[in-house]
Parts: sequence; C-alpha cells; structure tokens
Amino acid sequence: MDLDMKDVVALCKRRGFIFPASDIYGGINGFWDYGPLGVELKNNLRDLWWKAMVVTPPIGPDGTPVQIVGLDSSIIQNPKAWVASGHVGGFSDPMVDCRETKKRYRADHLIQRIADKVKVLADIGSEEIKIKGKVAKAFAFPIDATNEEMDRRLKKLGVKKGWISHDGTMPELAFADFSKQDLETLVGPDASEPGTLTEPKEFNLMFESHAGPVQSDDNKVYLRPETAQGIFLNFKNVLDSSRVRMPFGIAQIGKAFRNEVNPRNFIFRSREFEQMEMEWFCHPDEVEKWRDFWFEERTKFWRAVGLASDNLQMRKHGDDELSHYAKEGLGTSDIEYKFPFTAPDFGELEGIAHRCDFDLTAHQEHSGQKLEYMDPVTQEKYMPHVIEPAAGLTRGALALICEAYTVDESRPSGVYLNFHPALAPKKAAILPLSAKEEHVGPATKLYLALREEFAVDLDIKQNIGKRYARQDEIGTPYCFTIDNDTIEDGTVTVRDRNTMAQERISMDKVAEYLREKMKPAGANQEKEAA
RNA sequence: GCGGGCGUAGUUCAAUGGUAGAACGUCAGCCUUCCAAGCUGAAUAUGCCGGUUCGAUCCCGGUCGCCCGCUCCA
Repeated sequence: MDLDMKDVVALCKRRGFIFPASDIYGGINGFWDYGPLGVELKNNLRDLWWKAMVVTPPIGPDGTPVQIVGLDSSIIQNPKAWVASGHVGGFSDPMVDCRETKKRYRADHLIQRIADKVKVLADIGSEEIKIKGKVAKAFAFPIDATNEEMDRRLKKLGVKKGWISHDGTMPELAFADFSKQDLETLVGPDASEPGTLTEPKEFNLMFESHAGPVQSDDNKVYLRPETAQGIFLNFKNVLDSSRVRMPFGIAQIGKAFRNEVNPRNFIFRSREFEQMEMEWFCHPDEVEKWRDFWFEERTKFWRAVGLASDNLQMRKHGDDELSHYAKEGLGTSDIEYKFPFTAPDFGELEGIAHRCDFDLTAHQEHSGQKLEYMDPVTQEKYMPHVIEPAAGLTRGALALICEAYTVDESRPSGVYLNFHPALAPKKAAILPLSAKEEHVGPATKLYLALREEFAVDLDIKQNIGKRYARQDEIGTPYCFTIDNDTIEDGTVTVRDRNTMAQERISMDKVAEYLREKMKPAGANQEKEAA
C-alpha cells in the first residue's frame, strides 16, 4: 500500500520523533523540533556519517585509507565570504508574477522582444497594436521559446503579420532593464492582455541578522545557507595545521538556513536544516576518479544505514539545473530517495558535485589570500579542485523514518518502524514479565549493565503485549524479557521486532548479542574486515 | 508568493448558534508467566485575534499553521 505522509507525521508526533517548532504558539512555518527519539535517530545517522568520513574514512583506490579531517565552523562568517561565494548575488532571484494567470517567472528567465516598427508607430501615434483595447508594445517570452512558438503566440494574440517579427531587427531585452511604465504595455508569456506582469521582486534566500546590538547595514551578517563555505574559509588553516596533503577532505556537520519561498513536505524542505558535507580537495586531473569514487562510497553508505530498497536511486543533473559553481566540470550527481510525497518521483538526499576550483578561486580573489596548493613532491602549484558529497542530515532522518515505516495489520500496534539496529533510537527494551521483584530485580541489573554501552529502555508497567507494541512503534529492534526461567537458568527471551519470533539466550550474552547486531551499519566495515 | 482545501483531547475522528463526545494513546491502581486482555479511576481539545449575536467551536473578517496544485529550490 502507499505510505501516507499524514500517518508518518502523526506517528512522529505521537511517539516523540518530530514536533512542529513553537507548537504551543501555533507553530512556525518551515521549522521543526526533534523530540526525544528524533534526536537519537538523527544523532545516530550523524555519528555514522562522521565515523564513515572522519574516524574510519574509506580505503582509497590506491589501497590505503583516504585522509579526511573534521571541522566545526561558525554559522555566521564575515559577510564578504557570502559575496565571494556568490550567495549574496546569486541568492537573490528577482521574480515576476502575472496577475492574470497567477504564474510566476524568474525575471532572468524571461526576455522581452520589441519590434522597432511597433515602437515607431506607437511613438507617432498613427497606428498601434491593441489587445483587448490596451496598447501593447512588447511581448515577453520564456527564454527558451523558439521562433515558431513566438510566431504562434503572436498570431493567437491577433498581431498582424509583418508588424512584429523575430528576424533580427527585434531587440531582446533583459526583463530587469525594463522600466515600470513599460510594464503597462508588456504582454506576459501566458497573459491575454498587456500590463499583467508585476515588477520584479527581490527574493533573498539568506537569513539576515546583525552582529552587535545596533542594527545597521554596516553590521549586517548572514546565517550560512550551506556549511560548505566554512570549509573553504578554513582550507588554509587546516592545511597549515593538520599535516594533510593533497588529496584530502574536510568534513563538517551542522545547521544551515535558507529562507525557502515555500517550505513543504514535513522536514524535507525546511528553513533550518542540517547538512553533512565533505569537501574533497584534489588535483584537477583527478576529479573524475574521485567523483566516481565518492559517488560509489556515498551510495554504499545510504544502503548500509537502511535505504537498501528501490526507493533509492542515482541521477545525474541535466545541464539546465547545474549550480553556479558546477557550470564547468563534471556536474552534479544526486542520490535520491522516493519519499511518499515525491512518489513516483524522487527527492534529493545527497548531491555529489564537482565544484571545480570555483570557491577557492573566488575566496582567493576576494580575500587577497593565496589559497593555491604547492605540491611538496612535484613542486607543482595549482588551485585544487573539489568533489563535494553534500548530504542532508535531516532529510536523511526523514528518509530513514519513511523507509522504516511498515504497516502490519496483524500486530497490535498496526505498524512498526523497521530501523537498522544501529540507527534505532533505542537498541533494546528490558522487560520484566511481571512487576514482581523477582523479575524487576534481574531486569534492572541487566538494564544498568547494558546502558553503559547501548541506548536501552527499562519498562516495567503494563502487560507485556502493550510493551512490545510500544517498542514496535518506536522501532526498537530487540526486547529482552525476564521471566521465571531467568531465575532458574539465567536466560532471557529475545523478541525480534520484525518477526516477533522469540529465542532464549543467556543473560551474560545479551551485550555481545546486541554488539553483533549493531555491526553491519558502518559503511566501511566490509573493507575493514577484508 | 498565487489558487484550492482544512484547523475540535497526544493521535484519529464525532457533534452543535445555547457551555463538546468516542476510540486508541497517556497516567495511577488492581490483575497478568510472552504480544495493546480485563476491571477501576484520572488528566487533556474547539489554533489565535476581532466582528455579528442575548449567546459563536459553528456565521463573517483577519492572522497563524497544515495539506494539495502552481511557482521556487543558488
């Protein structure tokens, strides 16, 4: 059956995974809070990523582990950094609305074509093109409109042939160059009369604040829209302090902020979110090798944490959707997940981008600091290129929840969360079969021993069925039940979340049992074992 | 940002121009030797602001939030 997002959202709230931010004040659009279980899940994913990147980075093509160091840079940086990165300019996409058709266009995606003839005629007042009684002097078309499409549209609007043409005598103007008054005589791409387009509206997708208690333009600062820039800003510091040599990576996990026009789809597109980014610096000649390497590693990671189904797919960006930093080079490939709200389409989970030397070059120019790399062996001096695997931590957590959400009418809870044990917020629940001391005593002892190593729950209240059901709903993979046999022979029942099957194991072996079950999730485990 | 829909307990739903009810969940207790059993009890809701009205959860306006579509997503 199709997974309904409403059920997922309800479970997340009911069991304490994700709450609307500022819930008691009616919430705030685009912001979410992670509850007691949500923060565990998110931290587990975060820690596994950190381990896979920084603690036990993968074995490289040459058979030795690659070099990656960690970083935690400030959310607020010198605003010049965002000018250099292109965010101050590039983040502001002027938008134009059509009052008639309610459509919205990016101003830089519209062009206007004005026929000289029309202009002249209008100027001398002898003849005019009138549409619905209004003077039309110019027509806006999508930037990719073909001549045929433009002809067809003009004909439909009743413009006589010969009055206006696209034979090269008709100038093209960028929308932004048009004056406010000219808008009155401009016909929108889908409108039936002139004058329906609004002035371009500035959209700045970066959050602004002020460093210091007095607000002025002089101390305006931005909340980072991506963690990546903090890495580029520290490239030289890391290089000078960390004994790293090309190629190497700098990894960072942290919050990022984007003033999304329209936050949607639960935590998928929120205004405050968390990223896991690694900038891999390498020689320009090696980018292809490393792009392929990281693409494969990152795919393995997502499969290892539990996104092993057909819901995961890989997609290369088309040329039309490339970022400003990826216009040259190898482009961007996405790892995508089929979320319930995107199905049958997929939503981006991680992008592996070739950022070229865009960022370091830009920061070198703007800061005046030399950021080139001098190879100590070859004495070659060059600007490193960057392969960037950039993943959404919060999106990842959402994908994990969606993937884990399993409807099972046959069990009391009706649903269980099939998390990989390493990701599950609680690894196990310790359940005394009855609330009597002979059960509670050993259960408490087991709980105290296990909690040193695992996130476990001790649950004494209510009957055993209710307790199993509750653990199912929060995705606890194992329940250890203490009963009369435990007192006799020191064994406990292990109840498996997915199969509901039970087996008895010695109480001494419980920790080892859990340790074993946690194992396979590390993305680099297989290679290490080999 | 535009259009449409919606807003009642933690969740899912019901009802009404005359002071809101259920199920599940939660909590407390009893009972329970393995899957939400049974029994008893308890707490908890009309998003917010304003208007109409004798009286508004219901009608109207605004606002906030959620969902769908469009747009956008460097």
